[in-house]
Amino acid sequence: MSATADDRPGFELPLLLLAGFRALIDELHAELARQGHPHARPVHGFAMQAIGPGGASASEVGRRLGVSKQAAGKTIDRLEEIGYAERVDDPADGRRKLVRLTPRGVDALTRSAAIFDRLRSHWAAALGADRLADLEDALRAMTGPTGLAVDTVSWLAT
Amino acid sequence: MSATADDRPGFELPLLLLAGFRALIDELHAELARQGHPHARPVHGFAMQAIGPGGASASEVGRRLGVSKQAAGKTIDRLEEIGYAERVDDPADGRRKLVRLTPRGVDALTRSAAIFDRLRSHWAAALGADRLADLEDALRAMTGPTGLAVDTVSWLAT
DNA sequence: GGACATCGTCAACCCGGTTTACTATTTCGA
DNA sequence: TCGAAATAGTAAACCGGGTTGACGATGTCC
Repeated sequence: MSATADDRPGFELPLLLLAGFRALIDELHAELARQGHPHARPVHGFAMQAIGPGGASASEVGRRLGVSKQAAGKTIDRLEEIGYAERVDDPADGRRKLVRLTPRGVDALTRSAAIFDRLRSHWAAALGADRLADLEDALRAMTGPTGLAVDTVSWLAT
Repeated sequence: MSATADDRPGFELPLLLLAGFRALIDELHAELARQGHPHARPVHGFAMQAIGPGGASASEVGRRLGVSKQAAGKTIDRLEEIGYAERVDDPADGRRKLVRLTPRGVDALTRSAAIFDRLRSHWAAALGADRLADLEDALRAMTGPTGLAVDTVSWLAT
């Protein structure tokens, strides 16, 4: 009964985690498209989360996402194009431009939250609420407090 | 006791799944770098898996990864540069070039498998073997047979 | 007032993906 | 048998998101 003695190959675990993530994100965006947000992309959701309800500067967004301010600026450009964010001059600091979510951006975010809640309830119905809660607890235990960080998106590309 | 009544917000689940995936992949590549493979990247591992021990054509690799043959060709270029794969003319078909893993590529792959096994055993030690097995079973149930597919890598970029 | 830090932006580049287009080769059927 | 159709590989142009380096404009602090 060595700790490594297990009939399951280790390479499946990451694939299953990724597949679970992908399944949820795919369903989110399919439903988001149905609800009038066909242009939303995963990276946009993370960026809007980083902007937050109170707005933020491009540099702050970059820091929160763990990318350069230039990269954040490009993503914000994109968000502006599809109408989810806007830039306004910061009256208190001539260097800063405050990035704010538009009502449409807020709508996408609140819909996303509702859809995620519904998807989780589907999982709870299929697996059992306690089993799903235990799955989350286990992942939280293995990933630590960084498990809920938002700066994990861009990392795959590296 | 409605199915949607749960105190946990749904948005945490995908973040935890992604964080778990990222944690495993990060540890894999840190260990791989320590073992003499500092240039390996996640996408390369998936591509080498798609090439397989027997080799494959670029088009086959593309189909297995769910990307265009051109994209597969670029990734194979990269694998060739870092010495993990090579192209040889297929004597039986003048159009095809067989992509084969080099010994170094095979070494990276076998080391990866061993590292993944070890990482899984760490998880099993921390969580309990039965709890980890149940986590995998749950994910398998929610993702279906596609849960172990390799074609999930490039999708985030979209 | 001047040195230094920060903000936003531009430019050039990398990487991995796409589509379109093309040649070379093989396969298959009339 | 021979010509049409399918397939393999490659190139070119583009996109999106990432990087670094540089820059002017503005704030901050001594």
